[in-house]
Formats: sequence, C-alpha cells, structure tokens
Amino acid sequence: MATLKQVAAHAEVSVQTVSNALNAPHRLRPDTLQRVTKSIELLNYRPNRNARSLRTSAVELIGYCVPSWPHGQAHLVMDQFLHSLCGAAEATARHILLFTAPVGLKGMPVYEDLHARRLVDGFVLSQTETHDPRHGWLREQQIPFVSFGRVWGETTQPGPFVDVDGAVGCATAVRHLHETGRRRIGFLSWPKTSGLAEDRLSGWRKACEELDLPTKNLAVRCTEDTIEEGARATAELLDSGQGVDGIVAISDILALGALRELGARGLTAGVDVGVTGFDDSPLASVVSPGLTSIRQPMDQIAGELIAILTDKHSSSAVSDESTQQPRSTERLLQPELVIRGSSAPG
Amino acid sequence: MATLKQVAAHAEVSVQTVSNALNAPHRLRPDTLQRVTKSIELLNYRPNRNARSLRTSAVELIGYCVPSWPHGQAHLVMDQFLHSLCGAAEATARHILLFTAPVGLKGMPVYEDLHARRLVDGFVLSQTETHDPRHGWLREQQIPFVSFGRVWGETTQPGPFVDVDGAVGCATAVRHLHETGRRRIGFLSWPKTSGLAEDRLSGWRKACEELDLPTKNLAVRCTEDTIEEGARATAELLDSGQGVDGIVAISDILALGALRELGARGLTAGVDVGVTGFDDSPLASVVSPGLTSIRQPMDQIAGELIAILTDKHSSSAVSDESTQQPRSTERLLQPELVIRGSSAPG
DNA sequence: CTGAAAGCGCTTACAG
DNA sequence: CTGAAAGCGCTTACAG
Repeated sequence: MATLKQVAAHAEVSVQTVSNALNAPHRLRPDTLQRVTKSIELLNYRPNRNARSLRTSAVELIGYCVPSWPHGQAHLVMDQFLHSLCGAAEATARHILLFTAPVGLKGMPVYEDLHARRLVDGFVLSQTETHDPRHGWLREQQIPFVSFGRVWGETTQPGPFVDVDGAVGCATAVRHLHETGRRRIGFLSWPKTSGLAEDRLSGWRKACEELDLPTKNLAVRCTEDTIEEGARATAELLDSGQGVDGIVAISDILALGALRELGARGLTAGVDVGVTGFDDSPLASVVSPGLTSIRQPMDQIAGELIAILTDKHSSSAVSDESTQQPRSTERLLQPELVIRGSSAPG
Repeated sequence: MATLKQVAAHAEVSVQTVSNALNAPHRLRPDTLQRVTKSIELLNYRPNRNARSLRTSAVELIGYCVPSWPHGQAHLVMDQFLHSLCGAAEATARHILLFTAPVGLKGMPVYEDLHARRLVDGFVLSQTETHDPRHGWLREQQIPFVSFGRVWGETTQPGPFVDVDGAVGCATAVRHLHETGRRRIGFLSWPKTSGLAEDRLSGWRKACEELDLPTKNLAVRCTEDTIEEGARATAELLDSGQGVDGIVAISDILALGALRELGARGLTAGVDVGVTGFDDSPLASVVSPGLTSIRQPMDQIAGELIAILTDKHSSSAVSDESTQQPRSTERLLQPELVIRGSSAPG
C-alpha cells in the first residue's frame, strides 16, 4: 500500500505538495499537479483515512442505531431509509456506522462512548418517541445529532430535525378519496399516546371538515399495528351503519387489515370502498389490488438529515446573516400519495 | 477530551503504563493498575480510536453493502439481520459500516476503495446470487470477506460462507404438514435460475418421497415474489384436481398469496389446507391466522459470520492442527420451523 | 508555488 | 514491573 511519502518521492515533490494535490489542487501549478496526479494513479495511492482523521479529528462517520422493535414488529421501510441515508452520506464523502443500544435513556452511554472514542462525528436519530429523552441528553453533552421525526409532547424541539407532514399526507388521502366519489371516510388510528397518530388524525379530520364530510364516530383506535386489528377496526366501521365508503389507515399494515375484512365480506377494495395506507412499504405494491399509500420522500429526508448534521453553521445558535432561528435545522417535508387499485380501480 | 499523556501525568506513570493498563492489565502491579484505573475514571478517559487504528492498522469496522432490490422488493428480514450482525460485531468490539454499491462486478471498485483507504478491515456479503462474481474478485484482491449464503452454480465455493440449510428447512415443513394429516403437499417455488430455489425444492421433494407422498405436478413456479403470484400458483394447485391439502411456499410473500387464495375460496388455512412460508418475516406473525414459517437463526448466522471474518486463522489455507480443509469457514446452519395457525389451528 | 517540520494520540519493541 | 523513544500516515501553519 503506497503512502504519501512514496508518492512524493515518485513525483519528486514534497509530501505537502501531494497532500495539496488531493485536498487543494488549485494551489499547485498545472504541470506539478499533473505530475503528482500521474504518480498517484501509477502507485494506486489511496490516502489512509485513519491518519487523516487523527490529524483533523473528523472521522466522517455518522452513527445510526439499528432500531429494535419490541413485539417483533419490523420497520418495513427500513431498507429504503438506510439506502437513502447511506447514499446521502456518501454524497458528502461520509458513511454510516451502525450500532445497537438499549432503548431510551439507558442507551445514551453507548452514544456517548462512540462519540468520545471518535468512532463517529455525530448521530442520526430515528424512531423518535413522544417525550424522547435522547435528544435533550445529546444536546447537553454537546454531541452533534439530527432527528428524523419531531419529538412529540414538547413545546419546543430539543434539536434539529427533519420530519414529514403526516397531517398533510392524510388530508391528501381524504381529498383523493373524495375526488373518487367517497363521502363517508373513516380513519384507522393508533392509541392516543402517539403524537404521530394525533398529528395524522388531525389531518384527516381537517380535510373532512373542509369538504363537509362527517367525522363523528368515524375514527377508530387500533391497539396494535397488526392486520388483525386493522380488520377488526374495519369491521367496526362497516357495522356502524354509517355507510362508510372510504378508509384512511395510519399504516400499511392496518390498511392490509381493511383489505382483508373487505374481501371477507365480498366487497372489493377500490370499487365498493376506497382504502389508503401510510408509508408505501414494499407490501403496498405486492398486494392485489395494489394499496394506495402515502409515501415519505426518503431520499429527500436523508439528504436534509445529512445536510443539517454536516453543516458547520447548524450547531451555532444563530447564523451570521440573520438573527432569527436558523430555519434550515427544522425541515417539514411533504409526503406523496401513491395511487393504486385500492382507491382507484382500473 | 483527556489523552493518554494526561492520564499518565495524573497517575504519575508513563504513557506506556497507561496503555498497558488498558490493553494488557496483567503486566501491571496491582497497586499501579488501581492507581491508573482511578485516573482513567477520574479524567473520563476514552482511547482515541483513530490513533489506535493508525498504529495497529486495524479499524475494527466491517463493511456491509445495503442491498437495493430491483423491483422495489424489500428485504423483509433486513432489520433482523442487521440487528444480529451489529450485535455480533459489538460482541467482538467491532462495528458495521454501511455503504452502497452498484450490483455485481460494477460495485467492486467501491469495495476495493473502502478497504484501500482503511475504512474497513473486511466485508460481509449477502444477497448472494448464482455465479456471484464478487467473492472471487475479493479473494483475488486478498480482501477479507465472508458470505451469508453459498454461491450457487459453482463446484467449489470461492470463499468462506455461512448459510442456512434450506433443503432441510423445507423437508421439516413437509414432515410437519404430514404429521398434521396432510397427504398432498404442493410446493410454491421461484424460477429454475435460482440456486436457492432448487435447493429448497429438493428438500420438499426428498421429504415427500421419504413419506411416500406424491410430487408429480405439485411444484409450481412463480415468476416473481408477490402475493398475486402466490395466489395464482395456489389456484393452479387447487384447480389441478389432485386434492392438495398442504402447501410449502418458498417465501412468506408467496405463502401470503396462498392464504389469500384460500380465503377467496372460502377455505380456512390450517383447517382445510396447511400452509407454510419461509423466513419468518414480520408479516408471518401479523397475519391471521399466523403463518407457520421457516426461520433462519439470525443471531447464530451473524455470530458465525463475524467469527469467521475476525478469526486470524481463517485466511490461512490450512490450520495448524489438521491438514484437512478448515471446516470452520463453511458453516451450514439449521433453520427452525415456527408453527402458527396456518398449519395447526387452535 | 513549494518544502521542512511539528504534531494528531496511540502502540510496540526495546532497555533498564 | 516500568519508562524513553520511535513511528503509524496524514495535515497544517509557517518559511522561503
């Protein structure tokens, strides 16, 4: 493995010049640059990252804790998110370091240790929970981080975040169902303790009210995110005698439950009842009819996360140009409705 | 951030002694060790990983390429695998570095670059394909790696691997269905080009033959891994007039298709027809009835992968104690049948 | 525009 | 059992 020194000797320049050729090529005379570049290629030189990091004290690695779900529930869009996150990191010459940690505050020493030993420069947080204690802890330790997802239940956000506007997403789904002729649109939700659920539900309610559609008794809480619960809640809606002809589900899994219950009653999704899910998980395109679903723009989310985390100015409280809160560290992105057969046949 | 030097000054010893306290505590006198340990704690010292890696030229990082599926298909057990892999790496004080790369040979420069710049010590490969060219390429470059999954289509494996015995898994499923009274057991498969599919199919066939069950016209090929195709193939089996009462599917998705087709015909999975899937993906426990499925032992797989990759002897052709092929670099693990309602009601 | 030198924070033979 | 010194491969002021 060639070193800087060897390249320098080969090109008959100093190591400093080779380093500059790599990191500040404009400082070199064109002919020198070309000579050095040729030597680099000839010797197949690749700068040693550890030496660089030791010197600059930046490892260009971002820590991400592999989520572990309690009840064996999976993060169905996990590979989409990771792929986008890796891609965004690589676009800035960085990479993602994966690790595991206990849930909540108990896991923080792991975060702290990774940062203290300089395995990572900072963290991307996800699976944000209501009153999530991690954000505040990291901020106090002055450890750089950015969150995918707002921390619900706080009046002021404990740090920079990127999130998707779930309320807008659900409102869009309602409007789409309305446009396809639905007039009694139910909502399949989660328990009230979820800030995420309340946000999405508010979008459904608001859109219904704006369209003069009823909402009373049309929102059903599911105790867990399973097909079974989705089917049960759908049965409850269908049996309520309100003539439900549309269902906005807060997750693809619950929507799948809706599809199953419809099928069991001899009803056709997309014809008799329009159904939408949330997340556009791989399942949405694999069922039949395809499931209309609200897609989070993963590439954009990942790009914003990395941009915020790696922006030098983001850690300073106020940017030079303005005295207001630096807007760029709080990004709310718009989801996209992916329409399939469950809401629009043919 | 405290350094070795500061700890040494505080404990009134040389830096060498502090280093030894951390890496070879047995070399110190108990009282010295205690004094040094106290200083380390007091100063909250954490060794800088970059400095260590620069010196030892080992980064303790293992590269893993985030799989990207062509047709938006997801790796449903991806988070299980990653969680296990991270855990196994951490158990040996290592971590996983994630990256993206083009599929096949085109991606190899990315692997080579990560290794050359010392971002990783080696790689864990997965999503192994028939005649996968990556393994041979890495071996030629002398880049350490281990594969999750055999390379099908080769007479001799191009490198160390850990795999799960899919044939045994499917045979177990057949025997289970037989024990619950099934006598005409179909097999839902993939195209013949998949070595993985042929392996699993062979297990189904062998078990059927041993139990004197028919196999003729009972294996159906699905063109893609979707619920739709699983349903279609199931319909084909049911319509063939062979009195099919059991279905072993090569994937959970195809099994879900089977469940849907049964439901559409008013048949009850687990009662009228026993159904099994493969992978025990999160879906298996979320559908109703629960899907009986063949589970790959992820923790064990990950443990073996890391053990092989980090074993000093694994790269040498022959171990000292014996002259035969070092058995420990080719591990075939046994899957486990997770029984749920789709094959055994109540 | 180019080069000699210091130093990032460790580990590792090598003496004592 | 303990310590002084070299060196891993870079980058970065600082001179020239």
